[in-house]
Amino acid sequence: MAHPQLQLDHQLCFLFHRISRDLTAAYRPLLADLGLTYPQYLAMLVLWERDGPGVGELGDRLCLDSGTLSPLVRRLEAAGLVRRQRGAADERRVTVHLTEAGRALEERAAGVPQQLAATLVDDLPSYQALHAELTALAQRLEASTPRSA
Amino acid sequence: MAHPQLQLDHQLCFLFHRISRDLTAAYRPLLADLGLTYPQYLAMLVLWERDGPGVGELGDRLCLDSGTLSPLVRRLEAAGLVRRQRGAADERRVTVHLTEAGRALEERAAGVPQQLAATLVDDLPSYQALHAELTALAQRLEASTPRSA
DNA sequence: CGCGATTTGGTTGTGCACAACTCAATAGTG
DNA sequence: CACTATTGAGTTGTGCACAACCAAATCGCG
Repeated sequence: MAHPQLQLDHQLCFLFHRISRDLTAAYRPLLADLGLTYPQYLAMLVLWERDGPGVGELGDRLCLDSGTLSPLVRRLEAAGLVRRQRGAADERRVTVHLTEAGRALEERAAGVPQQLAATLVDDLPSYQALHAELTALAQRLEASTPRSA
Repeated sequence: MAHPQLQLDHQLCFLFHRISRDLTAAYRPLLADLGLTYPQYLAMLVLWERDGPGVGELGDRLCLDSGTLSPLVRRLEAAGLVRRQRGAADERRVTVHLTEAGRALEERAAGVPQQLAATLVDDLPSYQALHAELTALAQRLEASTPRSA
């Protein structure tokens, strides 16, 4: 092996890439029942926390730029879960509001995290430890690769 | 909060999603110098380890199905890094071989992992611990969500 | 007030991921 | 040997991610 450091198995980054895809795949059947994709589910989580953010705030929360978010919100609107509203004072701003159907979906989504938790880790302490480790890593990454958006 | 378990900050999965994207973003400028995207880089890593696999073996290694891999390999071929070869014995099989340019690229890619390692973790032990943890998690996930491919 | 700079959301184009499907080649079975 | 099932790669369609760019609205300075 000319360059052992290039071995795929040793690449931490590939692990993240793969786990991220596996997790999305694990969510897929659960979210399909709700008519959502995984990124759409993340957006709904933000709205269930606090309704009516601007597209920009939503993007900050999800770390997504308008190029990704605009069509995603459009699809949520087409699904009847969300309503777009032009700002009155500042007409550049667009706020995103839950419809009744969007609000109602929260009840049906409530069980989703638990259904996945079992797959992830065996016990709560290791879950929390892994979570803390990843949060620290995400912050370090965030600092080194500033997201424009 | 009606359903505290739905809070975005508590979602381990969102962390993976985000870190995976941040990592890809961290690679992007380095790989742009080589004319590669991150998934293309992963494919090249496999080829540098062992040249001439079938499309299926490449997919097993990267956990990608033919729907993703076929166009990716086509782009690598268009970039002159790779050559496709129909199997002689079994004409269904297509093997992927490095060209001279593809082999030469390994030298230029040799420095990439180190350039990123500093961003990821501060010291080798924590790198290895995180790697072991993620490998275990990936295996648990792999077992629970069998990849068709 | 007038006008250039910034902000906000959107569009376009490229590439990845995946489901569903097609089609040819091969393997297996009666 | 004929015929069906399976395998292997590829195609199509949808959606996400991101870079580059755009237009309109607002801001701010002279």
